[in-house]
Amino acid sequence: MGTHYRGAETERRALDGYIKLARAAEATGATINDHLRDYGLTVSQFGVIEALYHLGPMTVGELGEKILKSSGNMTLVADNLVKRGLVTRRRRSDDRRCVEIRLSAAGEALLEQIWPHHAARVVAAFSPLSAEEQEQLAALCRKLGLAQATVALEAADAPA
Amino acid sequence: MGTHYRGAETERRALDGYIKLARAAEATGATINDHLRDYGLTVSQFGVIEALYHLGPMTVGELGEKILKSSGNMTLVADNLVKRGLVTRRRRSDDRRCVEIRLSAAGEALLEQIWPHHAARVVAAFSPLSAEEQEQLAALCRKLGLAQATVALEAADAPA
DNA sequence: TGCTATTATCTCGACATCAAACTATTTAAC
DNA sequence: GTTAAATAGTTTGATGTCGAGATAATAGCA
Repeated sequence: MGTHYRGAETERRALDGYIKLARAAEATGATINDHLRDYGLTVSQFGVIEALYHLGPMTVGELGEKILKSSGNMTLVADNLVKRGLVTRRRRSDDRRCVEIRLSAAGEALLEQIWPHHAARVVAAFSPLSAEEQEQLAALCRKLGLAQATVALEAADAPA
Repeated sequence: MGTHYRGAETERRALDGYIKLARAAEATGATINDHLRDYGLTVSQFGVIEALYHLGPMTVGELGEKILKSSGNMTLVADNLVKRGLVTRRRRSDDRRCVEIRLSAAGEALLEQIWPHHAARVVAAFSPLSAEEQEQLAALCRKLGLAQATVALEAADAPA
């Protein structure tokens, strides 16, 4: 077996892993998030109120990191949640650059209404895998996800 | 161990699997697709020309299934690729409802230019996992992704 | 044949998203 | 202490995306 074939095999394996990963994430996301429309929430909006509920008040920037969205976008997501009265904005007194987002009573009530259904959907979406397989998948994804920060891309860059 | 605890454990496992899966997909996608900007392509546009290159001409609907986008959106993606001369549109003579999208010579040349870098990025993104781990991940994702079509959600639906 | 349902695509309006420019505030350097 | 650099958010403009409705073509059936 020559190096050419080995390279092709390496490539096939990574490409196959990537497409399967992307599709699994897409498909499970569709299964899980489909019902949010019934509550008039976007996936981002839900992500925000869920993060606030489980982790407590956060600044706009921290929320952006949690749900992987740009700060500009976070401003709009927060705007829309404030309009619906689900969260409140308050500028921090100790650092007046920061704006703290906090779940309102209405937001808390809404999340408590949605959460059981949401969790049930996640469980249903993952039910095709055994408990052990779910653990394996999580471990592999964790390893892969965390490592992206340190992946070396020099060889993959287009020529300047 | 009571059923309540078992239920909580089941839920924790699924929720953890889901967040890890979503983050791994997001993070690898960022690593891999980052360079498309250099070519003035969106992820969807790249998905289209890659599908056309590797699988041959397709209708708008088929492309939408491949890259998981709505038909309305596919029309715009195709529009923009046509504008750049990377693909051509042609109505099928045997079924005049269908529009066939075909890669132009320029589109083919562009994909051939990008592809090696793209593949190298996928390989780099997956390099934190061993060959065996990559195969495991792909198998688990495949099983999970394919099963979504038949997941039962009755128990998870909100009350009407 | 003609009527109806289905299918494939496009159009349109609403909205999410990003990147870049901008403002306000805080921190660091000198 | 005053000025420069860094940081947090917001604003703006362009674009991608979806969903619902419109249009056109086909298929099924009486």
